[in-house]
Amino acid sequence: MSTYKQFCPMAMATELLCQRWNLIILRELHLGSCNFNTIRKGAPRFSPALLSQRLKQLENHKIIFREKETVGTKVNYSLTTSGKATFDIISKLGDWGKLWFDESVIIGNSEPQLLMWDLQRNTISSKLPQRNLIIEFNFSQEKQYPNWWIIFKPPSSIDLGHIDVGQDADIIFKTSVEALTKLHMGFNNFETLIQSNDMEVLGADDIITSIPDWLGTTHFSV
Amino acid sequence: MSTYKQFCPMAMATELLCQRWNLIILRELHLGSCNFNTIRKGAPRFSPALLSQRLKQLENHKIIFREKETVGTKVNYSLTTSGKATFDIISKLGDWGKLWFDESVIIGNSEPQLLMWDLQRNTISSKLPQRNLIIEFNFSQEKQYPNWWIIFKPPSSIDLGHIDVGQDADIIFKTSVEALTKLHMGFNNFETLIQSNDMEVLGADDIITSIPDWLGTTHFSV
DNA sequence: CAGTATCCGATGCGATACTG
DNA sequence: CAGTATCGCATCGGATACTG
Repeated sequence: MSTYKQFCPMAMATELLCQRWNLIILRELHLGSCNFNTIRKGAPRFSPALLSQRLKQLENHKIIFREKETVGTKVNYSLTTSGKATFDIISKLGDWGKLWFDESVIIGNSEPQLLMWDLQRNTISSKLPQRNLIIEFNFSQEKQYPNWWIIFKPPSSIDLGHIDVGQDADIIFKTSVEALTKLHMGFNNFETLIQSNDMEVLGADDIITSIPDWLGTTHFSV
Repeated sequence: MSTYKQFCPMAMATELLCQRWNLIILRELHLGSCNFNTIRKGAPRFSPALLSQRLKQLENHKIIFREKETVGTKVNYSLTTSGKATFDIISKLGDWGKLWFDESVIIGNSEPQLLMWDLQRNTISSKLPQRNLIIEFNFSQEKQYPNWWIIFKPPSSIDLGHIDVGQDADIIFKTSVEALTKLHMGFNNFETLIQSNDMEVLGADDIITSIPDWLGTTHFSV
């Protein structure tokens, strides 16, 4: 951890918080992740060795709190008061990024895995029709994993997968990663994408009409 | 420049803005520096090669603007609109640092060179007695440069040096780097430091009594 | 689930000297 | 003042495999 050797509190905060990956960890905790592999879901390129090291560092600085659950081997990470206070910083960074990067550059960074993970965790289960649902996404242009499924079981179980479970979907989105990302990020709305043929949706009426309600967008502009 | 490969605007902003030294450059520009070697004064450990590279990067991203003055070889750096918008981020980082780092840790990072540079640029010339002034600082515990001078020439010329100009000072601060830093950062006030014998001041009355007016503290909590 | 263990390559970075 | 030019070390970091 190289240091600026400056007494400026901003410089000191930067050394710690802005070290590579640290803000990503904090973002994940702010978004509700609380254990090791969940954090990795939101940061797939984050190697476990390095994540482990960074978590220790943040714990040592009392920015996060590590807690073993009394039963089993599970570990729970949470934000301390100073950790929660990083929200303002992260939020301002997100605002700046959303304002000053070209939409095309942001969209260009999208990929199915992260998009689907983010869609899944932003799905508003209370707004879905309250029955078992299979929500399918077809990205015909994708080679590795063109098909994804979000599995909903009331009241709030939501799972994500890219392996066919062999059941018919209740709703199918036929679209591109780019178009779905635009919807998710709030750059385009649902109607626009349908009308421009960037998205096609098939399925039961009640779930289709409620799409804008349950398909969560990132309010949190990180 | 390694990337997170995430479409999250916060992650993208972080890659660029939070890369080592970039926020320091932006801080300096926010504080009024506008050329190469002035920036280095506020970041003495920043190698010129690396500074040059970073300036180019920030210029390429249109966060700063580089301009050759029409006469001579001087170059002027300024913040663009998006650059100015980084103020919120830097400010939040500074707030966080000032709130969550122990005062002792912040003070422990202080050193004469940066402290004096920051004092000099925060000196409020309009509040000084309007005559030529030599303001001397003695840090008896410092080995390399125990004595510093701020030279004021009305109305607004303020220079800093650590080489004796051979003239008597109008005011002399006998103190430690730590104590002066505490005053500068607003952790302690002038009266307290005098009473605890952490600071002694000799000189003309008018300049002494107006110390709290002209000895600038860092309002800007970076 | 929650991490460790390795391993090696890239390059970031600091220090210093030098130029126009 | 405004940068270039070197240069080699250190370490950061990514990928992958493996364990309790």
